Amino acid sequence: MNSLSEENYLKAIYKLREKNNAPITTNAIAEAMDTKASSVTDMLKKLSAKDLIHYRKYQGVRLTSRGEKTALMIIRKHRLWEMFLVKKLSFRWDEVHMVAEQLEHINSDKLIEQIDKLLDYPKFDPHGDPIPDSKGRIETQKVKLLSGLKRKSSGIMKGVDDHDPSFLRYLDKEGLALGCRIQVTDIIEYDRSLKISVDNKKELYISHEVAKNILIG
Amino acid sequence: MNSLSEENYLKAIYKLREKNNAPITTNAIAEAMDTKASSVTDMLKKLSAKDLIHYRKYQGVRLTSRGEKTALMIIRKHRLWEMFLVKKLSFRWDEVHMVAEQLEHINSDKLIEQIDKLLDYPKFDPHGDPIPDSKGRIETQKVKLLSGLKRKSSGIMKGVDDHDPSFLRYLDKEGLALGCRIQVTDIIEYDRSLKISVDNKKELYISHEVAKNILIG
DNA sequence: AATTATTTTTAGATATGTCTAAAAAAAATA
DNA sequence: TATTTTTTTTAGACATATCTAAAAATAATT
Ligand SMILES: [Mn+2]
Ligand SMILES: [Mn+2]
Ligand SMILES: [Mn+2]
Ligand SMILES: [Mn+2]
Repeated sequence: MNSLSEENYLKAIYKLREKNNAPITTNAIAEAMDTKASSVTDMLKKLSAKDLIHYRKYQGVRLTSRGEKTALMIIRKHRLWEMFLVKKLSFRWDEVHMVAEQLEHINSDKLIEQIDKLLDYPKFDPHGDPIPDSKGRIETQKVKLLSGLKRKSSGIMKGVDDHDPSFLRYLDKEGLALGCRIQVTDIIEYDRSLKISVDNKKELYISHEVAKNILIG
Repeated sequence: MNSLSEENYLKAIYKLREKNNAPITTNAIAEAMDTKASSVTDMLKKLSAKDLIHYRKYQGVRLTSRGEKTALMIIRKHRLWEMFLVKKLSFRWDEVHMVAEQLEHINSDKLIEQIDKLLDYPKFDPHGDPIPDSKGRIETQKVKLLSGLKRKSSGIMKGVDDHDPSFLRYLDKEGLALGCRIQVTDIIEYDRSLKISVDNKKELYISHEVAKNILIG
């Protein structure tokens, strides 16, 4: 078995890879994990010895297939727990991440399979992120950033890129939730802020920064 | 916050006290935790410094009210999770303990209150043990050991003292479950084994050892 | 290509939780 | 009460995971 710390490193490496598709550097991991580069180096040696990553000094790192499988199982648990908290325990989408960070390390195959079943095998979590199935397979949805849409174009809100609770609560306040139909009514050139209509009902102004973190599909 | 190890010690101390109602010795804790006396001494100093136990060298130990409250909250979480696993995720009563040992350390007030609510505030866990409420209050049921019952006397099976999976599966196989009406039909003097009737339907022979671990109320 | 700056690794320290072996205290026995 | 046995604590070691500071390797600039 892998320690909590090892699991968190694997997850961080997986997510860095997902974002950049470039070799993953010690410093990038250190920043993602909020720790020091020297600590990362120590852990990389450990993960390498366990054949969870490919690691050559100074050359960056990537997951082995064993490492990737392990990372995917942790992410599966994280996202299923988030879904469980929202669907079964009335958590809001801005409250679930912190608790899921703990629950993702619980080790029981039967537990996670039963949670999956109870939720009727959801494909996406409360933030629109895909949930790997029990084999580690992911169903990706093709999405664009709202900030990249042209005037008059529209789509369905499918996810968010920033998971910060304050961002999510802001979206709640403005009535922006997954599944909403969003149309770009106007683009203000000066600061690239947007005027949008939500579900063809209300109109709303949002900043470019906000639009950059909303996924439309 | 307390570490996982600290939480497990507090729980062990609480349970030793529950059994014996005597001062709790270093060796007793070591045996309960499957560790060495020297490790226990180290931890007792730590818990004492945190004002979770009263500890004087060589004099044994007891929980402070803070320590007891903490222990009760861990036990509350353990038993609620066991109940959740049985009632919502189709676990058998012999499978839940190991998983609950992990889940009891998840730290989220909202999570445990919502689990409690989802289960409609159960008073007893799948093994008949009382579940402390959110204030730490316990509703005890007065029970006797089945091994202590006289011939012809009867009662309802309310709990088990041994939580070993193999014991629980044995009870399943014999059709002995919480809520069954059990009547002592005969007592074999030679080995104190019992002939019992279950729900006035089937007759069954059980050893004294088994009877000692069944609670009747 | 040589120098400088940045990144990464190593060396050595600290904190937690564990262990074995030895010392100290308490309990049991003679 | 003195001696022996048992229990408990201390001393010192080890593994994990972290840190700071220094050294080494790589990358960027002149
Ligand atoms: Mn999350
Ligand atoms: Mn999520
Ligand atoms: Mn249990
Ligand atoms: Mn139980």
